[in-house]
Amino acid sequence: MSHAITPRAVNYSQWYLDIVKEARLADYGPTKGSIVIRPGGYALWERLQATLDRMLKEAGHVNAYFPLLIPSSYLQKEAEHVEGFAPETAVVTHGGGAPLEEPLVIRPTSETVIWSMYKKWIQSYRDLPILINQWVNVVRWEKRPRPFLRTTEFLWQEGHTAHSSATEAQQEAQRILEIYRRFVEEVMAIPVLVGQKSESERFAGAVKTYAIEALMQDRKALQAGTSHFLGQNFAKAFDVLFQNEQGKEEFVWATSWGVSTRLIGALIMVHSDDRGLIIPPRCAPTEIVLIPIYKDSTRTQVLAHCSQLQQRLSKRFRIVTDADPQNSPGWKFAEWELRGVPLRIECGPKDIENDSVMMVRRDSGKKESVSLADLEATCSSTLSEIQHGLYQRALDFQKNHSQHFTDYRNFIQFLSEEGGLAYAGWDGSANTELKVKEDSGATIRIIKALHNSDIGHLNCIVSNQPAKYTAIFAKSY
RNA sequence: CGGGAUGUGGCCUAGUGGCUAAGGCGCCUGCUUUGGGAGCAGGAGAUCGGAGGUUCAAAUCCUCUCAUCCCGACCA
Repeated sequence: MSHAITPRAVNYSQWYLDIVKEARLADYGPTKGSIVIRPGGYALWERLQATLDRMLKEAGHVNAYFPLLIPSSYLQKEAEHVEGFAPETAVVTHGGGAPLEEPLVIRPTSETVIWSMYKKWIQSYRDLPILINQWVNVVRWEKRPRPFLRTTEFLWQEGHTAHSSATEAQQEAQRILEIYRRFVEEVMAIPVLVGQKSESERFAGAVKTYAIEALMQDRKALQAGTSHFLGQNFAKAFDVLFQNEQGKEEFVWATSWGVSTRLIGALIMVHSDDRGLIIPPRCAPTEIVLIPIYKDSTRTQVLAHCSQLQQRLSKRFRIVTDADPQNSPGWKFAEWELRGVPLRIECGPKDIENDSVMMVRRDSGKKESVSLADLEATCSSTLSEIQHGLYQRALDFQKNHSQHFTDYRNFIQFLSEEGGLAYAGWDGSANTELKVKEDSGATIRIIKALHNSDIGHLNCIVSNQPAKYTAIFAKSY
């Protein structure tokens, strides 16, 4: 993993879109801001979905479904929530050919419908906790959409939990954050920053917002997942009370959290190179592509041999054989590299003669002959090397583009010219945050509690007052 | 909603006042090929985003309009 990442045009802000198009994961949809996810892209999403769903279930969550259409009055009930979401909602005004008495909002997120139901479901502390998740689409009418990163309609999972104490809800929000971190780092091979959001970046209606944040190859940051401690805000808005063990009535404590198809965008932008996508083995719908190589005279023999190989390997790996006679081997090599399949096996007459196959890694392009006797073991260890190698490569990139700053001028220059993650002390005020944004275009992605050795020593990069946090600034999507 | 740019077969592009709008990719037919995006031959496909104007003559100049993209504000 020694070679540097040199995408065709890291400075060209659209480079990843070209890769998406070329790799045939998505098309632009008929409505502005919408995309059509092609089968290849959807298979990737299904794989991510299946893995994360399993992790959430292991942590005790269950799946349910709530309505797409929300009475607009519901959205109004939580003051900050409506302020945050009203400008970006799509509203249904007619039904069955007649104007509706009350317009319906297409869910931008489901706190309001879900808490209207929780009111009916919760009476006693014995009803708690409720740990519910749903996999659905939502609509947010953003001013500036970008494929995968900010589409008008997107797919996500949203978790909504109800608890009998603040502590428990707090812990839940952090437990989910840890699940997201593990999922994104271990399955998607994307290293992330973990921490809290500043007030200005907080979810509308939350008390605290936690997030995982990743660095893309163009040195912009991307919020990859959020987990919110909602306090009693929604319980108060929807009047959801429970009787505690002492028989006293109390508002319910809440969390909500989600990750979306934006993760596909993150994966593309973190791992792709000039040849196209690179999908980490653990989330690749196809881990291995088998390409038979033959002439007319050897066709039958090679295809029969490959069909045996396919059968043998499919017992342990997600593998497809591309025996399409329309395309030449060279074409197939390029095509499957574009699609990011991590491992390619080529098999022709020479290999059959030697009881071996050629194995080519997508990450390094390294090609080697592997004997049939060791095939499974080699595939398995190589896939695992690729998985870890991709993570390590992305982590190195992140480290190489992270810097600590105490001098404001250098700090602004780094953010506006070089790009990357800038660590600095922050006094916690919205004004200083705004000042940085005006001077550099960067925002606070994550704040962290001060390290013991920094307390009393670290000053705010802007105001030079004693810092309250270490903040990580970056330009972001 | 501000600032900038671009609209030419399905995709990418050439043509910046003058003959029948050119090329590449892709597509169709046939032959030949298959270890890094094959070759040859033939073929289909464009009222040059739209409307109006200037001119003997407009893809090209002017006016209006529409659409898309980029940079901001908004944001999972």
